[in-house]
Amino acid sequence: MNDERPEIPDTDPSTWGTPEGRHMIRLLWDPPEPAGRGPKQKLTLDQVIEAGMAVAAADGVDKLSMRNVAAKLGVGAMSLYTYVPGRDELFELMIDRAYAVRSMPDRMLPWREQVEIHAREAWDMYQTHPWLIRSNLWRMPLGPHVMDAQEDLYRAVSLTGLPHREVARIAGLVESHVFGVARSAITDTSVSSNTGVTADEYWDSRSSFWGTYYTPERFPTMTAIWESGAFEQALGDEIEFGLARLLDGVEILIERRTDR
Amino acid sequence: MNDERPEIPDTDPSTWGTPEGRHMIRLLWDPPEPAGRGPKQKLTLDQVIEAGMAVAAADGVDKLSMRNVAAKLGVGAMSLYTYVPGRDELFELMIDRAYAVRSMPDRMLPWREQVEIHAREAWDMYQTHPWLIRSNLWRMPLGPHVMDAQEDLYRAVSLTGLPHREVARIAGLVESHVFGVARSAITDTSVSSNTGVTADEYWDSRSSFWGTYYTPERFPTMTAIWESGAFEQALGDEIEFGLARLLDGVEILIERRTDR
DNA sequence: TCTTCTCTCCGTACGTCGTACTGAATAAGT
DNA sequence: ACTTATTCAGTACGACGTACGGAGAGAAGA
Repeated sequence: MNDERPEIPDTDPSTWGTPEGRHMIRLLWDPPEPAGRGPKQKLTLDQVIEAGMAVAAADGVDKLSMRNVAAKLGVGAMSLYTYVPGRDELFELMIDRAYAVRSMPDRMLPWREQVEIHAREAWDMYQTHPWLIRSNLWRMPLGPHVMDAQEDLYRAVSLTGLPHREVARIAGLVESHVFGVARSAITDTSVSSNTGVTADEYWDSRSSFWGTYYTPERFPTMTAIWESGAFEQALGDEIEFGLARLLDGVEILIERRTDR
Repeated sequence: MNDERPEIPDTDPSTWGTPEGRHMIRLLWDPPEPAGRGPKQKLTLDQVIEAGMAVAAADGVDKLSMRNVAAKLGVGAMSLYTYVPGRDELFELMIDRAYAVRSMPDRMLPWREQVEIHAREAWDMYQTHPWLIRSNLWRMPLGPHVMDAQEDLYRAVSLTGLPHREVARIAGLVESHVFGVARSAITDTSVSSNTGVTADEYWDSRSSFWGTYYTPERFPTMTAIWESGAFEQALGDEIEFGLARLLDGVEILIERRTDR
């Protein structure tokens, strides 16, 4: 997560940026004003967002099309554009919505526990909304819930007293870890929405590999790990091991600093 | 990275799996047989893969369409299907190709150095081929170069002497870290291929956010980090800090084990 | 040599997608 | 009652992956 802030002219903030950008920011932060003139809206923005999440949950994120979402709502596809600027923007709104249910750790706890709670909270979120992983989102939306979660993670990490640069890196480290574990867990569980192929079917289809090209001589370590059953998922502690190693490393860093 | 192996009947391996799966595995592992009967091919599989990589490098992975790749080669779109089963499969071949240039660390080095070299090698690869990050690939292809790199990382990590389950987790931890840092670095550098918007343009368009909804009171830690300049990229040591913390944590684990 | 069979190349076409444009219906402000 | 802003949605355009089928090339069998 990398947040840059551009140079800004010192005028009225409500004219900064582009109209589209302003529109999107408003959608994320302000409830949509109910409109004065024309006919009443058949739906609310929330309904559209929730329908989008329902489609993504049911059929996978590749099936998240304007037509599908509209169909789920019993509306024409183009009608959605009065609620939302476009597909990508709808997706941003869905993401911020997914972050909304996250609870923040008690600020009185030691930093390490707070970070752990944050990580578990993120892990739960990825379990609940696997489409967060499937999406190749390349930038977090600037929505209130996403930003609050970010801030809270940074806050927890900075309780270490480490310099800002290292706080930022450690926060990123934690997030990458959770994301990575979630990605591999979800990959094994779910279905490729592109093709409708389950994980099992994928491995079945390529099973010729194991007989013809995979040899224990070429891949001795992977073979040993495989045969030990260590590739199988553990139950519930997926992120814990890596998180523990990672935060142990941070604690060492703190000790080294204070020794000086 | 999670590798499952399905149950396999004890017969001729060349009949395992599906025809499509076998085709793909052969494309990855064996040079394509030059075909007996019909007209000579105008291209080679390698040319197709390289054209795909060229398109992805030039215009981004979203522009990687069969039509675009074919155009780059001066061929009809459908002709590609004699070389490659489809778009997804072409992409798998491109990935294995990207891994091909990676060099393996000296096996005589201590495990930690080997893992570090592996991580830097991956980092370099992501820098060279940013489309590896942009793609929301959900499973690594079973190609020789990808598999060799995997095996070598597992091998290096198992020099720690830790149990297999932990070796697997630590390897995943390292990969997630490099992937995460690469993702955020590439996001800041490059262009959203969907929209053709650069990172700068993105921040400009949304700059109204900073004036209207972002307040230092709500986001004190992010503000402090921002003002210290810590969000700016360092030069060259992007992955080093996190990697050091992470491997410090692993070393502690090893010490604890041997103390017993 | 002539036929047959297989393989390459690729034009056409179908169903999907995001969304620009347009126009009809609607309701508030005047 | 008239004006004006807004919603809803049909149609259409240009992208996409790729199924299908046909034309032509060249090796194998007669």
